Amino acid sequence: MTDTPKRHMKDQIYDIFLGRIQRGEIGPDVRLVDTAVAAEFNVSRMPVRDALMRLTHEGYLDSTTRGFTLPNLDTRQIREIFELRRLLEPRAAALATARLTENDLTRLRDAVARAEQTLETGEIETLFAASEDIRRTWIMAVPNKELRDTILRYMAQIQAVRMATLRDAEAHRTLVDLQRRLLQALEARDAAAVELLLLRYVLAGEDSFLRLHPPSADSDAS
Amino acid sequence: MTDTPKRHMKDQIYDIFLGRIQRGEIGPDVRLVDTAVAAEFNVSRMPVRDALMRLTHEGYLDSTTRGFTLPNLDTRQIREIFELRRLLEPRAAALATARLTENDLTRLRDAVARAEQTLETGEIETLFAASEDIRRTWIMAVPNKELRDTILRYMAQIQAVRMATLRDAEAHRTLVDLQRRLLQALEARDAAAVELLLLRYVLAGEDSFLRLHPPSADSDAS
DNA sequence: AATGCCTTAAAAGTATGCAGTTTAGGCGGG
DNA sequence: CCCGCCTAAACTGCATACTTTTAAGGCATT
Repeated sequence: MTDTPKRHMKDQIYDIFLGRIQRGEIGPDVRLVDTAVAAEFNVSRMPVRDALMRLTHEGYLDSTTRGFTLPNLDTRQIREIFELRRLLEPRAAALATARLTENDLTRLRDAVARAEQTLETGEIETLFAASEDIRRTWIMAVPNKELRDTILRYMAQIQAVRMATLRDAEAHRTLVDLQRRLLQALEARDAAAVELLLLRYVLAGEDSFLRLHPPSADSDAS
Repeated sequence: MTDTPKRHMKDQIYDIFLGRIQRGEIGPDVRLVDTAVAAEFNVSRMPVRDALMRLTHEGYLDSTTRGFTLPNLDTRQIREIFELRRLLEPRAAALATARLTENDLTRLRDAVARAEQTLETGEIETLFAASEDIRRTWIMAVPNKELRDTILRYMAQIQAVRMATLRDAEAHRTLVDLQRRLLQALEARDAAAVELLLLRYVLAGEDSFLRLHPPSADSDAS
């Protein structure tokens, strides 16, 4: 456990915690403290600090004076990020359409199947995982690295939105349906349809989020 | 000079160098070394390292084994960023249209006037400064903070593009013309026109860049 | 019993030193 | 004269120690 066989510790630690955050393994009330993490990895505070501060600057963590925690996204931020998603993701998915390997498609079929099953079982955790899987698969196929990185940057926000919306039965059905149709469009390599469906997907998420968190009156001030 | 009256040194140093970079004061062959910078500010290497590494992770600097330098953007990256700009900036400018203060408009009029004069004087430096001024003014008026920050993140890259394109006489004329029309649309608070003009502006920059740096054959591989 | 000050301890920021790594440039051999 | 090796310097990564900041809780005062 002490030695992961790669390059610099700070990068390893960065990767490890980025993964934990993106997989939702970090609990909203966990307080990451550099000394504690340093002990876990048998290194000094410095590489841990580097990693956690990097994650902080990238928006994955908040740096309080009492440790690092998940950022408490206020609804204003979440709504602003929806705007970004509307602008970027349809085009990104369209660009990815031609790049998906057969392997990717298999993974997508599997994930969509799992998502569909949750319509009956109601297992939200499984739905989370499947949605995450679908998302990661097409994003990783986006050929434009700058675009891909920009989208990945607000991955954490997506988690928060999922938490807030997927428990809603109606949203659940809508999103799974869109996932199925997205898969079909991707299989058909129909980039135009993919672009439209991604837009619908983002809009559906936004709608359902706004239904649950109606914008307060003052909230569109800068 | 030793004490700038704010909070943590690392943040001060970050701000200072971000400013220097964004104002183009860093020269492409300058090598920033933490020990040297630390000496300049009479602090230890650590806050300097924090600041420079942060700038590196944000894409403003490259961390070589021989100090930090400006990133050598390859044309692939620049072309990828044009895609982002096409997606984000038209909408962002449209959102900013309603938010511009009279003060902002005055600044824009002034900057556009300066840019127009360069058509006769040919002073490229002045054109750079004016373009930068125009750009910063509308971007700062974008109400969506997430969108604004995303755009600001590739500000450094814009510098590189300007360097590569604005010396071209034809691009020069085209862009100044678009700046003038953009100003008119902003004064008229015509968000739709602004959106379209921004798209044209980005496309014009992209065209002129691609004319000077034609994409190599293998270049759209991931 | 409520309120505000003060102490204290936790955690981040900073300093310094050492070790590992990469590169430039000299030096010797071809 | 050129090429490759080898060494010294330059620079970063990591460790340890010290300092500063601030949240939290106790204590005193009203």
